[in-house]
Amino acid sequence: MAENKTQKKAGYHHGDLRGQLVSAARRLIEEHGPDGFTMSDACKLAGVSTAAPYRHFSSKEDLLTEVAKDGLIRLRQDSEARAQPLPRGTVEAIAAIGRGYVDFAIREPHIFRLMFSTKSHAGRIEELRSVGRQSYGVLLNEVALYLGESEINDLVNRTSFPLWTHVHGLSFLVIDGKLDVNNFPVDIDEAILFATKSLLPPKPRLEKA
Amino acid sequence: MAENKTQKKAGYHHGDLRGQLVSAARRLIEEHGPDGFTMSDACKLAGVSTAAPYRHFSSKEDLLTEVAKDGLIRLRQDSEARAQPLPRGTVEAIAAIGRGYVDFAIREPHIFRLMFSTKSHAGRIEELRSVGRQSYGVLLNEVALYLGESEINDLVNRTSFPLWTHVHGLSFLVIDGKLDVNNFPVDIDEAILFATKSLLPPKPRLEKA
DNA sequence: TAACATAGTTAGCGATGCTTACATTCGCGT
DNA sequence: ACGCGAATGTAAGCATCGCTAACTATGTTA
Repeated sequence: MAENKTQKKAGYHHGDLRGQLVSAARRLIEEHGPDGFTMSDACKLAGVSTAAPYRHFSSKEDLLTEVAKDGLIRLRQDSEARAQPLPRGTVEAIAAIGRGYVDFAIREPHIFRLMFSTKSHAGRIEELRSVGRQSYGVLLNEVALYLGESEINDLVNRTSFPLWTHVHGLSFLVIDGKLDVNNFPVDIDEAILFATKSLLPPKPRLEKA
Repeated sequence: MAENKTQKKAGYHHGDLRGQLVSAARRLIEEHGPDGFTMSDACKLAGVSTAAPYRHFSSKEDLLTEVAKDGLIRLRQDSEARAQPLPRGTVEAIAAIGRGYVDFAIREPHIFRLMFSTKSHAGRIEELRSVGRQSYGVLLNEVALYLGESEINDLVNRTSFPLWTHVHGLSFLVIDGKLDVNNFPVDIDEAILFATKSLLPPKPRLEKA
């Protein structure tokens, strides 16, 4: 059982209860789904009483939003890590970002749904949107490189969007069990690569050196 | 306010309580989300006591599954109706099916999510899957026509899948508000048509007359 | 070291909402 | 006409949880 970061586990004062609650919630949500998740479970896992969280979060929703935000940030880090080792601005790098997206969904399906859900986030949707845009930005940058564009312009946006749409849909189909091995022996890598190639325009000669 | 089909509204015996509960649930879920939906609300809407549903459904989940099933059937009818007036086996017909898919999601986002969710359906997932396959079949048939294939073979499957994936993802992005007009002035028709064209292979000369 | 802010505890309120045991009423076949 | 079974009503059980009020313990600062 891997102990968590910033574990002080001292006595009364916890050290980083806020952070621990987020990661406790993360684990529990993955295990029982966002509905099966209860505050007291999170408290039990963090080793505090049921009232303690309310020093750090105004409500259960507030905590859930934090978990979602955390997920979006990790998704971005994932995506970056995937693209980095590959030759930049290539189909492969773009496909790798997509693969990272789907893998995240597979690894943490409940969190993934939570991240893109609008409900359970009260008045903080705009905040989430902003973090989400940063994750999307990883793809935008890579596509810009592919297209040889020096900034995120309209062409980059229009090119990236169907790619996002595709992996987003693929993610949901996978985690919702629509791709059972019998009827859909889908090779995810192949699916992503095919769609990426099909949806990208031919790589232009570099004119703006 | 359109009265529902099979409305008898007689006295004690209801006529078609089962059907009415499904459509009541449908309306309520669309209004308050699947979580905000309660049995007693459905009962109130159908004009019966809270115990009455249990003569027709074994549980709340059971009713929800029925609503989902109903949705999948209606989705299929929708898709068929969209493709029918258009020249068969064309890009346009295929795109129209996709558009129907997204429109359904927009029209009934909560039901749409419920239809593809795995939870809330207890032991009836296989049943739902089967109904879902029928909806997907509409696309498969159209793609088969496009490809000039006389049956649903592997090529048809492989060609159809990314199309489904794309509109599925698009649907979720739309209903989850990721395409706000400011940052994503996405023309849905255009998006679908572009993806459909990109993901379909060139139309083959018809050899099997 | 006194005083104050911060973090956590204990106890419990209050509301919700599914489900069931049992009574009741109606439609239909005989 | 009548009786049986299906359909609905009544009433309540009961478990779950989110959240709060009031209290206690620790850390920090002057």
